[in-house]
Amino acid sequence: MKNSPATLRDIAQQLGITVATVSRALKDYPDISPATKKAVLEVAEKLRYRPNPIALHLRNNRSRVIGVVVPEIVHYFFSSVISGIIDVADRAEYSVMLFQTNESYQREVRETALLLNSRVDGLLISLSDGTENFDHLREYVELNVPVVLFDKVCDELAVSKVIVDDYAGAFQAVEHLIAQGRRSVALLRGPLASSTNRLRTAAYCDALQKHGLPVRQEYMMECDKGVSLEGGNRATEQLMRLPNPPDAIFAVADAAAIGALNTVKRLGKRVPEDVAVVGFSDWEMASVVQPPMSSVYQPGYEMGVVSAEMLLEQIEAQHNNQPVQPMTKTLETRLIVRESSAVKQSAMV
Amino acid sequence: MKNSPATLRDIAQQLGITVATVSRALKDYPDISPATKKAVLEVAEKLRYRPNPIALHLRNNRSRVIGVVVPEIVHYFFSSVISGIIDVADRAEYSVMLFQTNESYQREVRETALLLNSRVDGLLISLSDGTENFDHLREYVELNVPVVLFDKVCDELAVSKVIVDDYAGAFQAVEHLIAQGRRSVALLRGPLASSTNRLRTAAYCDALQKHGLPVRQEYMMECDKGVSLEGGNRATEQLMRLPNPPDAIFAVADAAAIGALNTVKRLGKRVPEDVAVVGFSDWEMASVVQPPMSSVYQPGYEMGVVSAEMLLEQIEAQHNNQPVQPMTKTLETRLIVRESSAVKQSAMV
DNA sequence: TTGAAAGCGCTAACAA
DNA sequence: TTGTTAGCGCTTTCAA
Repeated sequence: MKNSPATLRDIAQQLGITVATVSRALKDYPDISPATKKAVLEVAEKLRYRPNPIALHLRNNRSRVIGVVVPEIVHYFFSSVISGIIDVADRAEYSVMLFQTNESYQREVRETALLLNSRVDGLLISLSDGTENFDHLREYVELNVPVVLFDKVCDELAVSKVIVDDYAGAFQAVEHLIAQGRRSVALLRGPLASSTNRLRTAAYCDALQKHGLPVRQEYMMECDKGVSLEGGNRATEQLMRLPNPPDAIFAVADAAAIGALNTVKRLGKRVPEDVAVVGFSDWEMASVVQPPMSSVYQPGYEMGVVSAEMLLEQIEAQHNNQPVQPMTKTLETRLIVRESSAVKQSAMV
Repeated sequence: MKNSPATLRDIAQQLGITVATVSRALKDYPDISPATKKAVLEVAEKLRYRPNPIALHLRNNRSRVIGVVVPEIVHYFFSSVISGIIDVADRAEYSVMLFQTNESYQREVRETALLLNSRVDGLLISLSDGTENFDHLREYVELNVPVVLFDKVCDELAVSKVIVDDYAGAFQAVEHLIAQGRRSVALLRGPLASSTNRLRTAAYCDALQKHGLPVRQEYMMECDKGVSLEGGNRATEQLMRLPNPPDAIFAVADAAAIGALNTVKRLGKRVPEDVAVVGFSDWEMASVVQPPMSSVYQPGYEMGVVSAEMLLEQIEAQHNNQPVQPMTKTLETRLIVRESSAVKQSAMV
């Protein structure tokens, strides 16, 4: 009654030969007699032999595993990214080890350390909103373990990065609102420690200024509970209580945008006649939200694919002792306008 | 210029002692002089020593990694489950290796094999819709690697299972529609190879019969492109073209339900006055869909937590040579009614 | 064509 | 209190 998987030795013993011979037979070495080879293959089959990758890793000093760390999985954008990563890894016979930080810097540190301990061949990470110290990633750099930052990145680290064009996307979104005739556009954003929030906020300000509109502090809201449905609700409630409530809201994330939309309606205003809402989103379901919500499309799956491909290349280079130089790739965003013609006309007035 | 992580030997050499001593010093063994212990700790710190888990795994014959296989990640339900799994694993210092099958039996077989090869300590899997042969999972059973099936399960395997109460949930949903006065309720489902689809379909039929309503084949649609937005759209279009179109639709998944809802509206009918729609969903955004869509709530995160806890227990038991007996846990569903009072009244007439 | 032996990094039984 | 040794499963050099 054997309960552990068969090893080379099991095969060797059955045939009265050495493990070395078995190993060679299994790997199609030239100097091996057809007879023993056949015998080995048969016994291997019978015993359901499978090479123990752990032993292999110990020898080869690589695990064929990549680590992935995201703020949260239950999020259309990140789950799309993960999906892309897994598809690429799968094709290249890599496995993916996944962690979520829940936007906690503590967990981020702990998990990157765990992954490093696990000897992953590379790391794909999107930083948590609160992360301002990067020593946990510097350890990777020092040990020459390739790292690719995606979406939420930082300038302090000389590693590869994949981002979407946050600035251009946000700029477009705000200009779109202004073109509709909106004059007081509010902003719903997250912590400015996050690169995406910084860029989108900057674009918001620049777009307003370009069109001669004032940048008003009371219109720039940091959502307290994260840029979530609830965060959007609360921030919007505050906005609407202002003496001069805005006539448009730009949210850096879809959930907050939907919250804004619901709250505006709940407070008895018409959307989008009284208040228009635009959000960042790669969420196919955005088309389902009523009234139709325009959004800046972020290609999540594509980001996963691009990031993973970049990482695997670097791992390969690294393994061949070729130098790896960090590079940054920026994916394009696209403004998706989903407003009924009636809406547009009323806005054009 | 060292680029590989420090090993026990590196420390031992620096101090002119043996690796065994170093190992013991690092593990707080009783019989070790405070002096050497201190010295070892210092050098370890200086060299940034980290135990190589691969070597540990090789010795201990366990990897502290669990494998997770889901049909798809970009899906509110499954990403919630994964999130729960990861939180539990994290607390118990386990890592999660994640694969998605994209509902392909081929990929499921390949990935479970990969995971088995990787010597995961246990497997959590939700079967793909097309899976009808279970030999790939029998291999786990034969090797005594604990397996927990969740959501999409099968009867053929004597392993633990975690499911939601599909039957009760579906029954409630259909009864809810009937109580509203609906007399011709259609069904949108996926392939019957999947356990969830079978149970929900059975409940649909039983609920109709209980209330003396006919079970009509032309109302039972199998969505072609999966139970997706598009699948729901198409199936609903066919339904609405029937000589006697239904006055209600029950969909086994949220995406299909939303598709149904959109298509009904596109065809010029009122929702829910002319056609009511109810779907299975654990999707918080369901509240956002207009007109409000009632749904059967499926606790995804909870399912992840429960499944992972069950698996970790079995791994522990297994490791202590205690017998593990398969068990099944059923999580409750809950009907969430999100219909305006106006709607209810019109339905009550 | 095959065997013997060393080594990847670590732990544990046994000796000293 | 510390060293010696063997072994986890596998590959590979050297020898036969």
